[in-house]
Amino acid sequence: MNQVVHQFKADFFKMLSHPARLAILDHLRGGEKSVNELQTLLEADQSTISQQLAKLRSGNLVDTRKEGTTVYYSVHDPMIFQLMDVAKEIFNRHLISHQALLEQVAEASRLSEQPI
Amino acid sequence: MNQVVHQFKADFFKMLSHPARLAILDHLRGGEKSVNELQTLLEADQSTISQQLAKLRSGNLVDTRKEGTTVYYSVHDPMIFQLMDVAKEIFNRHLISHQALLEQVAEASRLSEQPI
DNA sequence: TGTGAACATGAAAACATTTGAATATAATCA
DNA sequence: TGATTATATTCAAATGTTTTCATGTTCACA
Repeated sequence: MNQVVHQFKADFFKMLSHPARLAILDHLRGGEKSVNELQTLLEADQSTISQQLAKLRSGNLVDTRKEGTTVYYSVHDPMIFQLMDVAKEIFNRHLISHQALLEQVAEASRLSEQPI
Repeated sequence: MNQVVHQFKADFFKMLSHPARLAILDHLRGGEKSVNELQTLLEADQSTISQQLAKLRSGNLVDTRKEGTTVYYSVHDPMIFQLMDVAKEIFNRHLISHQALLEQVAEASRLSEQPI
């Protein structure tokens, strides 16, 4: 396994190493979605989504279909979901301390509930 | 699937998004290896390997065992190999243009053959 | 043709990761 | 104890990524 191949693989995993990109892929499990729908689902602004989509495109993880002014995104290879599921499985088993995750989730909801 | 969970997952994939770390994990398929062995196998310098190992440790991807002054590393959960294999499969199918990969491999070997 | 809607791109600032050199620690052994 | 081997940590420079804001492009339709 040479260096160049490992670099390619690393780049592939890098595609999956951003929460917004993972969220997008998760939303595409149910089939294609427009940029607009993704924006709404992710509660992020247009430019941010569009740039993350550009990365997914450049990595060939997604396909696009244009209909009028609307662009629909879908995953190129559904096997990506299998990958995400294996990751989830590893994850659920023990990689992160569940404790740590639960604390962060709790922390996050505490923050979002707090008045300014 | 909330934001915090996606962040955790992204961090997990980030662990795999570096060629040296992938190479290390690949070498651990055959069982534990000492830092020294990994250094030799990867042809990288001590500090670099040690730092990448530190990352893998911090992500709980590897376990360590100390024997005298030697530290042996092994994967914490062999399911990580399953993940890497699924990635390889996706990879082999079509994600990157094989053409592009072949060209880079050719390029790399051309460079390394060239006299200075 | 002009306007608005949907999406993409560019550039700069903010932030994170990687690398390499130097230094630190820990165990062994003469 | 002092020297040596094996590994880890620290720090700063270089490099890469993300975010934000402004601007571009394309299409549809009045």
